Amino acid sequence: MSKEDVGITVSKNEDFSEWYTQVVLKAKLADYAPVKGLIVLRPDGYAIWESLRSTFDKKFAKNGIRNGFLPILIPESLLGKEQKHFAGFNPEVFWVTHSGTNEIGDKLALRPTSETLAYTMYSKWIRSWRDLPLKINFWNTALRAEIKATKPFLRTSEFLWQEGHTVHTTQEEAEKEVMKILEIYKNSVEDELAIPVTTGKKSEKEKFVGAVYTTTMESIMPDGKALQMGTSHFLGQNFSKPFEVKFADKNNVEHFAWQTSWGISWRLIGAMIMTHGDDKGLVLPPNVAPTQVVIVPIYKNDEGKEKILSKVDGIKNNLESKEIRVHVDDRSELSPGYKFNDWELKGVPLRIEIGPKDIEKQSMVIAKRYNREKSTLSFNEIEKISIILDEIQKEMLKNAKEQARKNTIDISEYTEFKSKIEGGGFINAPWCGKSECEEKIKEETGADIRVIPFDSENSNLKCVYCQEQSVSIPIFARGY
RNA sequence: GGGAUUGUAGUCUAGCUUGGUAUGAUACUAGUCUGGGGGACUAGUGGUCGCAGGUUCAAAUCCUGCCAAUCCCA
Repeated sequence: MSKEDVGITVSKNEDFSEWYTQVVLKAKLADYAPVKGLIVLRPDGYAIWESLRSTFDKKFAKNGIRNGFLPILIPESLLGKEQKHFAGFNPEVFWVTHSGTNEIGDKLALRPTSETLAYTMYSKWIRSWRDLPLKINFWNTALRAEIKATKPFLRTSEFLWQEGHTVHTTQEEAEKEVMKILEIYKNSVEDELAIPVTTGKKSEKEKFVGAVYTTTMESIMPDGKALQMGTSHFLGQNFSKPFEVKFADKNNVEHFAWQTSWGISWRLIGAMIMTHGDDKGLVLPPNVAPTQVVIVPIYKNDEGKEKILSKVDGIKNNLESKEIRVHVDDRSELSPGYKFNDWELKGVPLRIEIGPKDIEKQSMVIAKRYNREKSTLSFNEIEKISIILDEIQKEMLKNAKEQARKNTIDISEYTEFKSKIEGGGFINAPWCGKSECEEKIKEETGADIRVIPFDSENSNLKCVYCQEQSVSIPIFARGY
């Protein structure tokens, strides 16, 4: 194996798909499991998920949402209670048909999503308006058999996610909750993962099966394809009726409740890899990086080593006292150059190099991962590290926004639409609101309506497909 | 859903056409020297050739089925 083969061997620009797979595997985020479509998360990958999870948990808690846990098996009779919902998921459900050697009469689904199970429970728990709102979030996995080619984090047959399920007394309150969650999602993804998102509604065709409407956040990836980053659904009474989620109001009149459900998954990790990674490997935003700062000590002999390591130890303790996640790479068998490349592959946001020259000058070399810039920082400026990490976080979002902006264009003419879609990206194009046009466009170009952004109503233009009066300007794109 | 390609040690790989018990590199272990961008030398360790059948005196190699992965197109 040559020197070049140790790291990422293809360029992000030239072979995006292969590049992505290599980054996931070589940065040791995940590996393939022995069953088609399943992956194993390794500690560096899981740590990112844990970081996201803790961010969301804090924000959910502030919004009065608590965590619960649901079982993985759902009887077919339950799953089938809401017909449209069932029809939408049935093709990709894994079924448990046996317990030991005995056949199970009412076969059991490995949950593709838990609305039916959660609401069966909710109907038992809710009696009065005093029981509402009921807001529970569940961190678990969902299973959906993927027939299409799978890709780590982006399309797998089992994925980590959270699904939140809330119940309200009024439509207004439920709809407000839908928006509140979407806002939490957007802020978290932008602040933590440094990925800009566009929020809005899904079209009728693309909405969650069983929902009244679906709100979504969408991002554009560097290869020009769109990725759905999270959804928040207004379920109306579509589930409360078949599942009899009812409450008695203050006048003791019984009503069906109003519900929402919402989720994000480890797809967000995939989005982060694609958005920020480069030809050297992964690039992690400081806020979610399991290791934010790696220190590489450099020394020539044992007595130099003692001196350097004691200095390094002091710096490490200093940074740790400021809640910075630091790792000292004291592996003696590897050269500094090897370590530099290794940590760049793993995406650690900031590297500190400390060697004899630095001790002499009372300073250290710091190298930023996202732009690979090196500079020096004197020992007495150590408190600046937190500021630098914050700046990196902000710069990464800024760069990602710029990248997204470059990948977005306005088009009103169909011929141009068809030619531009080949290059990928978000296309803002006026639309009449009819599903036929949406379907035709999908058929002819492969692009669908990713999101109808909030405030994109517009009746002054002509539908890009049928030339009738427009109702909005949705974002069209080919998606993952 | 359609097409193309692939599976040999942790990783990459030679061998397959023409069957005879697997090549090299890297990684790993030990030691010495080294150390500011993927170090050097020496000596070692590591293999159900993806899985299951079949053909054969003999299968990594030929045949059948299965499993898994990658890429491209819808």
